[in-house]
Amino acid sequence: MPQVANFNYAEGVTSATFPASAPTGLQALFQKLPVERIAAGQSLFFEGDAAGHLFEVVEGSLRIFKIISDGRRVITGFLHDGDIIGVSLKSHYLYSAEAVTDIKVRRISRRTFETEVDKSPGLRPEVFAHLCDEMAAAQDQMVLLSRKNAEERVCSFLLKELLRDIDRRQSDNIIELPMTRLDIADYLGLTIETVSRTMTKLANKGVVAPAGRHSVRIVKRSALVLLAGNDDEYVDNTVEFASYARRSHH
Amino acid sequence: MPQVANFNYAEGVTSATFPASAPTGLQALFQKLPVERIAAGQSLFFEGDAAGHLFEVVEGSLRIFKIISDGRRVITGFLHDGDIIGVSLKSHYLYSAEAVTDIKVRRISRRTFETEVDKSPGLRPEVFAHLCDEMAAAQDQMVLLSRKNAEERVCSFLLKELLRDIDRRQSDNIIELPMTRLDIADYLGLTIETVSRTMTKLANKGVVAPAGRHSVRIVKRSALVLLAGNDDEYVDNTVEFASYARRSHH
DNA sequence: CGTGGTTTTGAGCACTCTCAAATCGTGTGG
DNA sequence: CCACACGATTTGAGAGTGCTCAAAACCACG
Repeated sequence: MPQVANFNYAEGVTSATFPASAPTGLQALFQKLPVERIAAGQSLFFEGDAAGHLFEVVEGSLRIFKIISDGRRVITGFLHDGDIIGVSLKSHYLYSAEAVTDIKVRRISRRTFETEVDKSPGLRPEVFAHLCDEMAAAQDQMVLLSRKNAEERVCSFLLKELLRDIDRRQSDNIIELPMTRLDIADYLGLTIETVSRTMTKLANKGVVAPAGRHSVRIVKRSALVLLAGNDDEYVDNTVEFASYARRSHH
Repeated sequence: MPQVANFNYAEGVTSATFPASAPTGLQALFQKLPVERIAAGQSLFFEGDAAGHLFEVVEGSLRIFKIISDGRRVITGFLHDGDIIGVSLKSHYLYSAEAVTDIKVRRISRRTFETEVDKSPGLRPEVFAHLCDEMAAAQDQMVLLSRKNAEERVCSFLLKELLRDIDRRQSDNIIELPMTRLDIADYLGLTIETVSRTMTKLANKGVVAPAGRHSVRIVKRSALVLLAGNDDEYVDNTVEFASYARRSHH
């Protein structure tokens, strides 16, 4: 069944997955706005702040996260170029946002955004689709956090990044991971040590190959798919790639 | 489960029996539609099905969930009377839905829903707000699953149910938990044994008191709040309710 | 009262975490 | 250009929380 749910991925509007190729109508709203530069480590906004703006990531990556008692951090997502931040907000930001790398963003005020969307009814379905995709991504993440072991989490993560690159037609099987191990750990609900050990294990198995500190080469994509344990389908070893191809082509 | 079925409300007069907050404009869309009864354990729809309908829960509780490989189940939410299912869907259901108790629901077709929303622009902000609230809930759940220990998870869950009752002005400090331990476990990312042990521990601490198999009396709400470890703020024991009111506030 | 399902309790184990140290990389200054 | 220094990552050893497997207790139902 999830193969159907995953058509959403294919449609490419997951918060984490905007095809760079086809800017959406939403992105057009930002087109004329000035680009701002923000240095790695700097914050765009904090959880609980009045949600004044939406942002479009023009270049670079950033993380969105929440902090709970005694400083535990939960990264609820990474955003990359082409992504839009802040659609699913009402009055206040639900999370903080920080630049992972030096980034460039454009910002639009919430008010402007709303009036623009009201003006062009064609945008409304797009806003709606965006919200649904965010929701689908959140649900997938809940599944990951709730029931997957360390290996499945890491594989799911790598696979997600890989598919993102494929959507953007940059699939040389090398994925860039600009974030630190700590970021990945806080995203996957693990510790840095466990992430590290799991990566090592995957490398030993020949599933991936180290390619510098911030990138990884995917050697056996099919193994990655299996290990990600994504869904229910009885996946014959020889077919699971087809299953993924189907997703990303639709 | 029969505690709900036994109430025997006259058909069609139901709206009077559901207090709580004023019915939203969204709920008004369902007002004239017939009530359907569904027995405990029956499915409303399955993950991956074409998303033909939205549902309003008139009475009873249900669970929404996803299944992954080797049968692991993740319950992503419980829904109770007054709740609406299916707003955040595009073409296909993201999850399956099953009745926990005997339930009554009303259904509206996706198409009708969309045209109605288009007709009454006043509804649009409501749909948007609904989506944002769903998103906020999903994020909270990610935090729970990612970084909370068993005790914090169970306390968070109890607290959530309690606050729901308070919102509906039924706060006698006894919360109904119509779902099974297995449901709770699959919602909290734990096993039934761990849920059970944690409940026992909370009872031993005097935080809660057993009150039949499907309900619990909250004895020390303030302790529950502390143990839920929800956020960063240092919450004074006397203020925690205010803190929660603020948070669930739209 | 039995019967079947659910929940609780118990004992042992495994996966991941914690704490600690070694190694690697990257940027800096001499 | 090299050496150094600091942070990030990896590796190691041991501990702990929650899981698994098993059995007892509980409860609703006939």
